[in-house]
Amino acid sequence: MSLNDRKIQILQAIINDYIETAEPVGSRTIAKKYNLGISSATIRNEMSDLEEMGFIMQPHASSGRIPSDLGYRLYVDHLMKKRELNLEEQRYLQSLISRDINQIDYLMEETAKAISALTNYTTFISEPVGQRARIKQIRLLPLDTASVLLVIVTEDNFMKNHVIKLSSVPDEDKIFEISMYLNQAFQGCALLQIDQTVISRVQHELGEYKGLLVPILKALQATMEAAERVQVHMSGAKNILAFPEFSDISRAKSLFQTLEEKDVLVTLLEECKSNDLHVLIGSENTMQSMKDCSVITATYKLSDDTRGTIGIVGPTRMDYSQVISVLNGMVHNIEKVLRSLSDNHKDG
Amino acid sequence: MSLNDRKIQILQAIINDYIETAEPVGSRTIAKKYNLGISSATIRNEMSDLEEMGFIMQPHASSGRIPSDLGYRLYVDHLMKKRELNLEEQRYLQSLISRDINQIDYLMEETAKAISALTNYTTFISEPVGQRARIKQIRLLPLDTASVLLVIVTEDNFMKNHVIKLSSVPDEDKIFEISMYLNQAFQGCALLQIDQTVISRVQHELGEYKGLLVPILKALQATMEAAERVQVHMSGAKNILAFPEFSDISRAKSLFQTLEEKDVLVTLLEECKSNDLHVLIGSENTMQSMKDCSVITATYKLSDDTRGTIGIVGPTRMDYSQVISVLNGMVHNIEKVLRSLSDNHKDG
DNA sequence: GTTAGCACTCACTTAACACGAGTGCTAATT
DNA sequence: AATTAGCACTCGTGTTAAGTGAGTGCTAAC
Repeated sequence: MSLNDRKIQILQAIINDYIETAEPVGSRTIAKKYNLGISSATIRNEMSDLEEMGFIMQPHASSGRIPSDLGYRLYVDHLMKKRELNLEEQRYLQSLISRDINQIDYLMEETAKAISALTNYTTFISEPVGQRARIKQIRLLPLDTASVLLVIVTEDNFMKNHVIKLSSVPDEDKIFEISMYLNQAFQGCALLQIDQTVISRVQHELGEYKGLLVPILKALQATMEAAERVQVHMSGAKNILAFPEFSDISRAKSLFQTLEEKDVLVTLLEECKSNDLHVLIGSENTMQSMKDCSVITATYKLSDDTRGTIGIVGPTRMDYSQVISVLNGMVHNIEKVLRSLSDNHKDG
Repeated sequence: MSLNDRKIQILQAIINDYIETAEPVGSRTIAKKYNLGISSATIRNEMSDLEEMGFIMQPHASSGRIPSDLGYRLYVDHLMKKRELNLEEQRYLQSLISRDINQIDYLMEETAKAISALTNYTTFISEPVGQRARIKQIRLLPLDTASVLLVIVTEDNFMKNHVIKLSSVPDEDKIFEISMYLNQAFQGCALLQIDQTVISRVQHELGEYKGLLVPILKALQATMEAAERVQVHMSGAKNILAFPEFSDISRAKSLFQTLEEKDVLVTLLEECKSNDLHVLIGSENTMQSMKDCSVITATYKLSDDTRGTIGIVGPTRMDYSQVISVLNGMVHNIEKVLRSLSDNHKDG
């Protein structure tokens, strides 16, 4: 029994129909709707074979067939036609580029919104982060009579400010001097590298202003942690409720629960970060509550090192073709916006 | 027909029972469960009166009664006992304080999470923002050979960094000079005040480095906008699905839709900002999709001017008493954490 | 190898019916 | 005059039974 051309045509018909209608597909439907030039009885025989091979299944005896995860996998890997974006979709993407978005979190929000609006699936997206958070510059500025401003810039241009309150603020020259010293001491350091040796050296050199050291180290730590903490934005969670496969509230609820936990999303996105495009179908998901969902992720790159991921979650009966084309378009898009952003100014 | 003591007792019983069970409450239930010393028949008579007065209603003839919005209003304003936090709740709040949270957005996330976990309602919270975004300080720092760093601090200590790329970077002294000049020119300005007069003056004075001016103005604008854009965090949306009043998927969906739009939430929270505590019951909500929800908001203050709001959404059959006590506790809590945060350092 | 025909399965719908919680009214009781 | 017991009535809910239809698998004919 081999997966001949006709079987593939039938499988394709089943998948297309099921993606569209969410109803099990019967042999007669295929015979009528898709002109394969064979009768429903023949189709029935082929379907029986396809079931035996594991590509389709029956939700219950005497019902039509639905694709199995394996069926979808075959579809995604070999059968699916790559779709081009249609006009409306292109317009949508365009409108996002042309708008003057100058903050990363805002860009992320809007991107997620656009994708979920376009696909009707739930979308999440992680902000671009670099792998190594190293300190590029440290600056100390006098702010007012009781506080100085500490500015930390990491190598991937992630920035952070901290106001440090002091009982007495040194004069400007002195601050400049300390600033220079700090810069030299910490430049190129990753957080892990700031060990006791460095600290005690700084402690010694900065003995005169040791009131400064504690808040500075604290600020440094907070900055490095923040630089490494991945921000995730989600949009279109409501779409889940529109799919008949989640008309069972308890299912919908458990999926929601999972999607609401940022850690889970971060882990999921991080795992897929190495691939440009990643499709996880149904049981391929490790998360229990996502066993009947599919997840498609695409990674965008700002540089080799700095990247983020967009993910889409929907029922396994998902319009893979559309989603992938939208994701590809959006990755292109977001890379463009981010590049223009980082040319002008970069925000922490 | 007056709202005598007995009627109030009965109303209270109905509300308590309905909050707990979500089932219409009948006269026999009250007679059995609450020892009011009167028979079910008497209760029936009183209930008939209460219905005429508009405090309760029947979902359909020959069913028990449920509280009307008016009934809840009376309950919230006059009948409800202020509850104290129980041990578990106090422990929860404590654990939040004691952890070392040093970033506002993280604090917000965690706060929202804690409240939704504690109450089982959907929670959202807006970050603290000052009313007036005025510029306190502007600084320009040399960053590397092709870029300078612009630091803007607003009066409520909101900060923003911007990298400005230049074809040629002036020497340090010159940058310092420009920095000082900018500081003087823009200090105390609100965005609206930066009109053509100021710009042309700066344009004139900075003629030599006019390549700087455009990005600076752009950065200024972005900063002021960001300072005024309110960030909202939400948690526990999944809880909505647990309430029988939203077992109708389409209802749940339309509520989700509303809650997902940050603008709506921001508007809602902003409207309640002047009150310490605000309760909107059912039809008192302007938003159509929230007509059978109640919203309770509490405002926390960092200073007179800088405040944010926590909001809880649930069915009108909400445990008002619990929610209000949790909110009060949390406001206290968050104010404490924020104050300690702003003493050490403040993040944009 | 393909197809027509047919018996069979099974989810889904509808109607009928009984059940029970709850009400409103009336008459008896306190 | 207020309260309560009693009773008829309403109406949502749950159950059962029958009917419907989409779909299958098998067999025999083409």
